[in-house]
Amino acid sequence: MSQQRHGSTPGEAGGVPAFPDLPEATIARLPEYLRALHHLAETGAETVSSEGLAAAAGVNSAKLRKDLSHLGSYGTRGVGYDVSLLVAQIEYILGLDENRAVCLVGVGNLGHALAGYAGFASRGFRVVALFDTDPKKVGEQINGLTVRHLDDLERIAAEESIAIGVIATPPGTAQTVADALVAAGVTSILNFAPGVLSVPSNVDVRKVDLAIELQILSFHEHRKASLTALPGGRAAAASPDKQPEDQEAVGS
Amino acid sequence: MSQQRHGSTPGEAGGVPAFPDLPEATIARLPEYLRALHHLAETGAETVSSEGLAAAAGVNSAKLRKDLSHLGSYGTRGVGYDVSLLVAQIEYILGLDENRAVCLVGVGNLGHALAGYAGFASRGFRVVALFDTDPKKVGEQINGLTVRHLDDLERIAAEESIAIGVIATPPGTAQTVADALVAAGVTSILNFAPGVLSVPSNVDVRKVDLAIELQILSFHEHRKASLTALPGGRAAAASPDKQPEDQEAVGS
DNA sequence: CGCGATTTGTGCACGCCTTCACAAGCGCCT
DNA sequence: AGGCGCTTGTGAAGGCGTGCACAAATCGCG
Ligand SMILES: NC(=O)c1ccc[n+]([C@@H]2O[C@H](COP(=O)([O-])OP(=O)(O)OC[C@H]3O[C@@H](n4cnc5c(N)ncnc54)[C@H](O)[C@@H]3O)[C@@H](O)[C@H]2O)c1
Ligand SMILES: NC(=O)c1ccc[n+]([C@@H]2O[C@H](COP(=O)([O-])OP(=O)(O)OC[C@H]3O[C@@H](n4cnc5c(N)ncnc54)[C@H](O)[C@@H]3O)[C@@H](O)[C@H]2O)c1
Repeated sequence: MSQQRHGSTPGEAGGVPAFPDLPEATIARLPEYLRALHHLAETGAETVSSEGLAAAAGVNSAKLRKDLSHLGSYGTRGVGYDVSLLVAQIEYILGLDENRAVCLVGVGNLGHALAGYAGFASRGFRVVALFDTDPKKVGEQINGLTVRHLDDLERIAAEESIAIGVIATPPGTAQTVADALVAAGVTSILNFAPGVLSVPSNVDVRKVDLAIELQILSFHEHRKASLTALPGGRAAAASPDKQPEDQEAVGS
Repeated sequence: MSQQRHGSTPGEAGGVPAFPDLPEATIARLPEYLRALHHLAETGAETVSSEGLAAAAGVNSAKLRKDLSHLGSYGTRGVGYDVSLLVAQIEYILGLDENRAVCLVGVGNLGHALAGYAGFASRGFRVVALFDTDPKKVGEQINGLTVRHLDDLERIAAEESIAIGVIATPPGTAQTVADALVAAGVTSILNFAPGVLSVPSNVDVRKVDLAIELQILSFHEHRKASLTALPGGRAAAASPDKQPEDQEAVGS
């Protein structure tokens, strides 16, 4: 059942008992819960019901309760969840209390925007290095960081204990960059370049492909159009919602 | 909402009357297949086996065959799939042959990068309008397009038959922008601002949240770290592989 | 001190998705 | 013409995730 016996809050690393074996689908939703909780905290709320939090996160309340129960959650029946406690719990599970160092490779159009993005810092990450291979880019100052040459990756990654790398280079060089990241000891990669990366099984890759998102939307447009052309005036019904998420990663 | 009526698909002989009812999971993978196919076509390949295409797209070959079978695919046993035919089929299904018009709202850091992204055009979309509310931004020329004020959205959306909108504004204004898009007749939204959007049930929303991706990676880092702290050198085993993918969308 | 209102945690059933395994179909070679 | 090897398409099984419905737990109040 519930092992609430775990009176210790996050912050301690030595004797982490058994790491909870969360379903991937749950993991993908935790960040959304966290964002909603932070928002609630700002409004002064001290507790939230599963119903309230679910609404704020755009999910079903039963699903939310099950998700939270998986991480041996602290909730009080008849009352709800303690906001700040839950925030701490989720941040601990996600490892955000480590304020992980992130590096960004490819300071072009997109990389520039990412380098200046405040959402990194506010959500538990530190961008500690920028890399590029273009001599015109190397040396440039962006948002307080100097663009380094990719050749320095290995050294700097070690110095700064970088575990996460973001790839924002053209598709053709993405695999090369990924190899370099892996060689430098990076074990998590977020890839913005279209295409499939091949990495060792202990490295996790997540991919963001704008065109894929648009194409999925396009499909639904196509579908909607072909339905409109049909008989029944199938219009908007009272469908609750649906705001899924997921992806998966490699592992070994 | 009135789009030209399209008769039938590019390579269809017998007639594909009803719109195929594809599983969401399949739809999410079709764009990846398409990208892989385009790549193969460039290398001169005329046919591909499910095994080959699956490898190029980073999925299981059985899954790929089932996916393609859902859209009544044309493959030849003992030979494989005809590349160009399959490209045409998937593009038709995804509605890419309509070269859909897309508008972008919020020409800031991220919006600027998106506005200049060549990947839109090359994958079946036309960015036809940019919007912002900042007087300093309105009127600016970006990549051949003039930034318009959001107030012009409704008129321009109608003129250009814009069905897809991209939101790249600060989180606080995302809902307002979404409402404006919906009012202008946009029925598909790609949202880069963190948070949950509320839209009518006939509007599809897909969300891209960088911080969520990083947090998921962070979780796996955390997990990997806690495993490393365990018993013997249980390093890499003979785990085949695993390629992710997925997300979902609203519908109705 | 007990009762009712409230909300969590979860057993269970259902449906979707993945994966295996194999028969059917196709081209080629002899 | 016939056989052989290759590849597709799919039936069936298993796993995962979702959502319902409800018992258990807790609080506030009389
Ligand atoms: N711009 C966008 O809005 C956008 C959106 C989605 C995806 N993408 C993808 O993101 C990637 C980057 O897009 P972009 O528009 O910024 O391209 P870009 O050409 O503007 O920038 C690419 C940068 O990567 C650098 N680079 C090239 N090879 C490198 C290497 N081996 N090591 C390190 N750096 C290297 C280049 O010098 C350049 O600065 C592309 O794969 C693109 O498809 C871009
Ligand atoms: N910059 C990034 O790399 C990045 C990455 C991921 C997500 N995001 C998200 O994307 C969004 C935009 O980020 P950004 O860095 O470009 O911010 P930004 O502040 O640079 O740009 C926001 C732009 O939106 C405009 N705007 C504000 N209110 C508007 C409205 N009501 N209608 C139209 N335009 C409006 C502003 O004038 C500004 O030009 C944010 O929600 C951010 O969280 C950004």
